[in-house]
Amino acid sequence: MNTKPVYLVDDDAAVRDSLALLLLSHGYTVRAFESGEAFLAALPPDCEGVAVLDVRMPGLSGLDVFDRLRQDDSELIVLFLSGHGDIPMAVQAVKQGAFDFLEKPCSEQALLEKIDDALEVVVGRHTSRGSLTEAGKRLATLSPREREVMDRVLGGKLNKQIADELNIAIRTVEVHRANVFAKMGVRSALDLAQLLAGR
Amino acid sequence: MNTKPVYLVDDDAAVRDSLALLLLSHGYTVRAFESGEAFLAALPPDCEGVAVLDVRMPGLSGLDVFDRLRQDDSELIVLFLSGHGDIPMAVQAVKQGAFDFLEKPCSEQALLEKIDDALEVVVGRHTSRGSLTEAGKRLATLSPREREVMDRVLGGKLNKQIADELNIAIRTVEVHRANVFAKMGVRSALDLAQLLAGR
DNA sequence: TAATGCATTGTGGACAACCACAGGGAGGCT
DNA sequence: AGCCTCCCTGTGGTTGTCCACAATGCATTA
Repeated sequence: MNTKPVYLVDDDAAVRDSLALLLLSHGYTVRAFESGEAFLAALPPDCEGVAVLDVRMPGLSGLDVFDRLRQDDSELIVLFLSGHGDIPMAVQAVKQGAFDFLEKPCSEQALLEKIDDALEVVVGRHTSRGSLTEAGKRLATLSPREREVMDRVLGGKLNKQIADELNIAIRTVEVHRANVFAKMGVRSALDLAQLLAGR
Repeated sequence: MNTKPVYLVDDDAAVRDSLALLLLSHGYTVRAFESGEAFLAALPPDCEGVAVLDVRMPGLSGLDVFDRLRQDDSELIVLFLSGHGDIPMAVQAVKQGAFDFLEKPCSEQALLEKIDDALEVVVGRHTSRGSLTEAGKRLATLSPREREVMDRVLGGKLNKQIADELNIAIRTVEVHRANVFAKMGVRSALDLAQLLAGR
């Protein structure tokens, strides 16, 4: 079940090690980093999981790391851990989408609970997205050209207009269009729009 | 501009009066209450505005009041003001949708800014909803028959199929369809679907 | 009663979409 | 070289959509 990793980012080796040990001993997959830079550099682009970020670190702070993740539209759930946090900081982090903001020191119990909650969100997001990721997968099977055509179809453009824009024959547009519909499992542009609208 | 009221809820008359004075002197519409109960009782059902809630009060706490408001799907923006708040409390409040969580004492400057931000959200929500209610209004101008046809058009049905279902001529369907598009201000079924999808 | 709005239907033509069949060129993989 | 995928193009015919012009029956309202 808990295949999703927990990313631990803290400059203090003692904290890192003890948390890693705690989490490993409870069956979590853990990856630890000693700086925000190292974490961001090592991060696969579309990974999912929970990031536990220390706020105060040399170089990038936990909040900075969070900003980067948000800029990249990361799917990670972010949980802050701070020894020097204050209410405005916590409020801002949560308003920007952080999952929680814990104070150090915190009980192992509390931390594990929060991480469990966070992981549930990750998997929950997945299951509830079943049909959506399905659409996403199908989107991925489209060739570049098909994507270009589909975008314009969704824009309400006529085949003729698309043909002009892309400098290809109308017939070719028709073919791409038909391929898109077939791959996406829809019958019309209308269906396609509604499929992608519930995104 | 600032037609939306600010609801002030604090058991401490001194705090209430000074905040009310501050806000009134800056042109806000203010209504003050000495308890959560009084506030909830006096509240019109679908009112909009900003509620500034003290957390620690006899009877219902600010958090309790917030819960009630959420249960009633209130449109109010809630801003907490607390002298004894801690991070977990603030985090929870924000995660549940509170607009902000300020510590007492706080500078007049800071409070005014937050209230301004909150009021902007209120009006912003309104304006951004303009086009939506706009679509709603237009929907209301459709004749019953036009509605029936539109529903089927959105279902991806062909005019011929719609004609069969409704036992009318294709031509009639075409007319209704054209009327729907004209009234809704769209050019195609695709536009219509996207207009209603953002509902 | 006259006016208005709604639903209905028809003709005919221009334009667009859909489909089956058919084929060529470029680039990658085995 | 053989195979595959992607991209490109064409013919011809059916079906669907859009539009202008034209008209009738019915119900509500002024």
